Amino acid sequence: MYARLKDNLQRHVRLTESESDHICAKLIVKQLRRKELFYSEGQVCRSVAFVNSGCLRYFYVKEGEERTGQFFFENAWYTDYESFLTGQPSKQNIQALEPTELLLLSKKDLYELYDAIPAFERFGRIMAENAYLGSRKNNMALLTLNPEERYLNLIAERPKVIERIPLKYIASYLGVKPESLSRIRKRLFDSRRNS
Amino acid sequence: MYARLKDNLQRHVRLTESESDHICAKLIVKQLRRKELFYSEGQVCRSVAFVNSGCLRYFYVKEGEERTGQFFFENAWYTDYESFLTGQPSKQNIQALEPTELLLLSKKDLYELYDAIPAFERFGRIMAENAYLGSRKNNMALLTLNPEERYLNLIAERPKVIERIPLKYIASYLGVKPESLSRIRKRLFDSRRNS
DNA sequence: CGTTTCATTGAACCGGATCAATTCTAGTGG
DNA sequence: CCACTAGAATTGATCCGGTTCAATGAAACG
Repeated sequence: MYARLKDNLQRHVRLTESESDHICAKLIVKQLRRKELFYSEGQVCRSVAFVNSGCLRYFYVKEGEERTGQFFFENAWYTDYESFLTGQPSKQNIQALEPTELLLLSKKDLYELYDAIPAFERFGRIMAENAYLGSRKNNMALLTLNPEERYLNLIAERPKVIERIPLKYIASYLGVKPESLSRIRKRLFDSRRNS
Repeated sequence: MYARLKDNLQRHVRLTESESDHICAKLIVKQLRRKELFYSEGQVCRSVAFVNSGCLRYFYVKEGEERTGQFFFENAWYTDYESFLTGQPSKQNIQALEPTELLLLSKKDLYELYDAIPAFERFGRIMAENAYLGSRKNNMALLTLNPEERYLNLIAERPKVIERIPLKYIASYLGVKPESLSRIRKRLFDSRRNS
């Protein structure tokens, strides 16, 4: 049940068997159906989630349009840091794109574990640093690459996204319309054929 | 000398006087002239920097063009997390935009302090979380707002940037050309006059 | 199967980019 | 301290890639 998560912890910090059991004892399992929302805009995010299987995406809604912020596959951690840390209502919607199993850790339990297990606080730091790295990469891509380059970049860096995620979500993640991404694909495919 | 930094630490975690002295004992002061580079692309970032006074920006160079990633004013912490954490050469250039005084903490000292002072590791976690929040905000702005809205957003959220930073750097931060930002400004100003 | 959602394609449009010419301004040296 | 000058900001004309609106074709799910 918790093998994936324990493995994930051990990859970053050293925990004794009893410590990692202590952590797992606090987890709550949550199953999501395809397209089901984990929570939505306006709610407060009060837990961190480990994706045990399946796939999540979070998105913002602006003028009726969805803009995807990120995708999370099995073994990834997700939380809406902004809402989680500030206690403010979330601006995000978070949705399962496949049948998904989450392991949840409440804010209260998380902070108690930080106090009780210094190596787990270190894990928290490393997770935040990694989240930052990912966000920066995105940012750099949005700032320095054009849509076609961002798509090629995504193929190279995260093939899973290309394989498992419908085009329209990828488009909204790259910051273009589905029509445009479709044309970008066509251009790339046509130029491959000619060369 | 270290009053600003000590104050900055105490705002996030509780440290004894001896602990914060211990931290400050490791700091190295570095002065930068206007426009001077702290370090540039290709070098490895081996320290974290506290901006004691002045202002930094970091930027990427792509096809001869600069894209600004972020600005840092007094009381802010800066590091190139990517290079710092991975040991890989940096993709960023970091430059003082005003005469600037930095307090540097080496990677080795930082990690020793993390081991020695649990509250300081917590500080490290909180810094990484805040860095992530900032980066996410940027990301959301790039993804959901058009250039004019991003500019208005910047005025509302970070007036210091508008006041202290030349337009061309703001433009490259917002992801538009200086000419376009100039026109956006004009549009905004003209419509204020008419109303 | 059949229906709904998703992806593709076409045509017209628009906002930001580009190229180029002034104007303005801040940092420089005399 | 002021005048000078290089860099910064503004403005104009044209261009182009992505958007929009609309229609058709292809899948996926019940």
